[in-house]
Amino acid sequence: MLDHIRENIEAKIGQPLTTSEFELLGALFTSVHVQKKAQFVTEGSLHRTMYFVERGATHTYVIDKRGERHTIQFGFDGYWVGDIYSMFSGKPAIFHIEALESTELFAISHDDFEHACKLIPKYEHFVRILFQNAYAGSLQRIASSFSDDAEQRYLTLIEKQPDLPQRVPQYLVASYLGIKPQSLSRIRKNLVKRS
Amino acid sequence: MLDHIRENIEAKIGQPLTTSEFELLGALFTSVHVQKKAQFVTEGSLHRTMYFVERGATHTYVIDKRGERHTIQFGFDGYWVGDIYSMFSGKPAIFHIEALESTELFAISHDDFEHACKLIPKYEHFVRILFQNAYAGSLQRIASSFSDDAEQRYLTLIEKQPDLPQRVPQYLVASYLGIKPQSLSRIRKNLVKRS
DNA sequence: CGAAAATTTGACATGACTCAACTGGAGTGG
DNA sequence: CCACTCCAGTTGAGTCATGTCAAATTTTCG
Repeated sequence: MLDHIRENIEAKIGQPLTTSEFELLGALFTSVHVQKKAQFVTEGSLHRTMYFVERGATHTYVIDKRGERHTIQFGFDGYWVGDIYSMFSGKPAIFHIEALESTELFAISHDDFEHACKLIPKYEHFVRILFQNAYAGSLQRIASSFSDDAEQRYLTLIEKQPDLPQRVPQYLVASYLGIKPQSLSRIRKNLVKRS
Repeated sequence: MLDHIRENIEAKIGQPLTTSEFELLGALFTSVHVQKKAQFVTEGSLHRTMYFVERGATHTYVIDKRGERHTIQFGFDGYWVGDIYSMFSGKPAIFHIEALESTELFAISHDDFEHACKLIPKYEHFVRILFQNAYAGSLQRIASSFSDDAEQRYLTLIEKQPDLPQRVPQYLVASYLGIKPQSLSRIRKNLVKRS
């Protein structure tokens, strides 16, 4: 069951884990099943856990003072998700995370995570690359929110993740783009008209 | 001269570097002086270097198709800056970086950086924490751009970094907030009027 | 001091939002 | 297997936050 995690790590670090490394690591993960629409991380409560998405889809979001949800990120098969702020600061979570479908996760606690980083240099190396890539990606998202209008951001998004519209409802795509569902609907209408 | 880097690393990992670790590491950095307004990273050209800001201020930005600049981040004393996309992907840089003041940097090349990560576990650990924090911060910035209007983002910014207005011109603060200088001027006028 | 740059202000434009109504498909139960 | 309901998506009309253009004013600095 943990094969995907192993592949995920080995692919990122470009070298295999030894059997003993993998066994040590594997023992730190626990399997978690989350039903569709169930929330497994809640803003405001401590949540020092990271998750590997084995199968399914997750939705990390904030709720603003008017009660609107805004998508921070999606998580699909092979993604790592969690409230990394709470995870590493030990303060309350700043995001909500819920399953968009019935989802299988592997969870690792903060302490086990740090333990693994200490004991298995390849794991810390992997985590470094993970965060490095995630950071680079989020900077690009910030850059695009500055430079591009909503239509362009939508086009860029479906170019990078063509399957996204099939996996999540349109109002969540809108929320990820930082616009309202009505606006995305109009943008799409316009694109069709002009094509 | 490298004392600040040492302190910076030791503070993040919560333990001292040994003399030999520090000497090994120190040999990989070269000192770079950049004049005010000089650009030392340019979008479109390969730039596989990371910098530690010893003294001064830097400005990482993108230029959109209309020629407008948008601030991705500032770098002050003790910050690490660079085009991490180019650094780690080996592709052309996506950002411009220039000095806002006369600035002293310490530079480390990509190869030396990876070399240091391999040889000095504490260094990889440090880098992991660096990116982990940077990533968490950028997610919060994305969240705030969704949830808050420009006035609220400005208030949050000056609360978190009260010295920012003293160190950078207002039009750059506006650009960091994702608005025009005129809009920030009006926001400030409004705040004064209401206080 | 004087030129250039930054900031402010005014009048107007616009992209995205709001509110509200309508459409259509998916599921549910009689 | 039809009627009902629910919810995502679409559409229309009016509003609002921020942008645009342009000019005036203040600050910076050689």
